[in-house]
Amino acid sequence: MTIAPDPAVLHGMPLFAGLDAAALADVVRQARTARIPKGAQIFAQGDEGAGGHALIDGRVKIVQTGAEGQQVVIRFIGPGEMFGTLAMFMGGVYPAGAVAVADCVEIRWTPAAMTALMERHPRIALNALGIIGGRLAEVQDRLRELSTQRVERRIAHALLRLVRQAGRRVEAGVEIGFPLSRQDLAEMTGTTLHTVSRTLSAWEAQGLVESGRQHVVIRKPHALVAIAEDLPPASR
Amino acid sequence: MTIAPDPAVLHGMPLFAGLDAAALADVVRQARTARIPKGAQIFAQGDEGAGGHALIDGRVKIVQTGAEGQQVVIRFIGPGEMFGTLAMFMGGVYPAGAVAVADCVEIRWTPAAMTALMERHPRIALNALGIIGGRLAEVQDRLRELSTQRVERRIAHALLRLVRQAGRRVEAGVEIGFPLSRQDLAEMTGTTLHTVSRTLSAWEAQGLVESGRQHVVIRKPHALVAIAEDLPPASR
DNA sequence: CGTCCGGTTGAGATAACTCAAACCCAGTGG
DNA sequence: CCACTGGGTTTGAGTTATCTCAACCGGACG
Repeated sequence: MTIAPDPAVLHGMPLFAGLDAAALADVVRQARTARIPKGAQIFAQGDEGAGGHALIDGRVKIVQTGAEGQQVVIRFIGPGEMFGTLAMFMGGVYPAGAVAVADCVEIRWTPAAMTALMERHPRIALNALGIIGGRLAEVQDRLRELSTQRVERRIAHALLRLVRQAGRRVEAGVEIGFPLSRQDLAEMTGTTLHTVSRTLSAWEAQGLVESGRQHVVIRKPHALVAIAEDLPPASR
Repeated sequence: MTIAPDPAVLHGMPLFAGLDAAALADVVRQARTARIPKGAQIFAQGDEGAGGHALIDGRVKIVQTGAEGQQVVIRFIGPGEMFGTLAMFMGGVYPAGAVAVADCVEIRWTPAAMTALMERHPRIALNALGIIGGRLAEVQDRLRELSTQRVERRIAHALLRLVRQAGRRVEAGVEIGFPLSRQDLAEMTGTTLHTVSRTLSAWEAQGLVESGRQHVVIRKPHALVAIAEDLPPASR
């Protein structure tokens, strides 16, 4: 399903930062928006003809799948973020898949339109460079975590990253603002859902978090930071 | 030590692909080349004022260091490859350090010069986007390997990657063309030098590789592929 | 009301780590 | 020229964090 986009939605998108009104109008003219129901796949790993995507509303999970079916969650995308853009520079083939974990509204461009836009407005290419660079830096950090830290710390880091990205204040603390399963957390941290479950249970017993079915609330963020930084329990 | 660069060196560099002679001359005019002795650090993680770098000759190791001193090897850079460029889009701070693992000749640009070049020749920015995108895809692959595969497979993958990047035919098989310690291999695969040593010893006993002090020769690349792909021993 | 998906928890297995000791070779300096 | 030194490597023994296998639970949803 495709509808005409509203120019206002581009506001605050890092990808289009610094563009003047005329350029933004040009960008919008090439775009189409679409609604994606929760659970639907937006594109699959290996799909060809990759264009540009940006999320207006909802939440998208980017997943890489290996030859034997093992999955890892590369990242979650929130409103205002671009996604799938990497593929345009990788021969038009998506190196990972995208699934809506909540009802979504996305705005998309065909590969030709996106390329033309970048040529007409180099600022977009520069912005994309900055965004992709930031993601590369982030993935490199995770690579180090995964290589050198134990599971508990990695889970703590993953949760803190999610809080930064999609944290919502609630009475009990800070809540992750979208459905998140143990399996998801396991695939983000390179462990199994069993270990994640045990870890969250232990934290719950300490009053550190509150969690249920696809739902996590952090009650003591500072204590989670202490675990992530591997500070002695005394200071927790 | 800084000397005037020779325009010919830019030939075949992906970063400057598709530029005409005038543009290449412009690029060269802004550049300075430098010799770096083996073992010297080119820049440290956290250094400010990041510019652009490209390697003419030698080999550079990119290393990330965590808060507690744990190191991981992000990648090795060979002749013709750019490096350190990511930092320009990350607030000018290098997110990782670079060390010469062999005597090197590099060509470098100041941040101001590099930015100006990208503005005058958008093609450079597009090329950089492609290169950084490729590296992001590669790091994401390693993230999946690290999450889901056992060390033996990861070491096999790492060696195969190095062969592709710096393999040299020799009588006994294919040799990694630069000094590579067990520690390096461990930091590339998220394990310890002990485990790497044991693994290589086992492979050596099977006639699969030949290795010594900072030196590895793969005698049966196909067998290494079989390990990397986790094929049954029967087919090795 | 039944089914199924996501979660919890226990018990046992094991890959890989840690700790420890010794070795080998390449330079280096006397 | 040779002894010495130190970095890189090897190998053993014991420990353990985490995985695997397995059974069970409870709420959500049709």
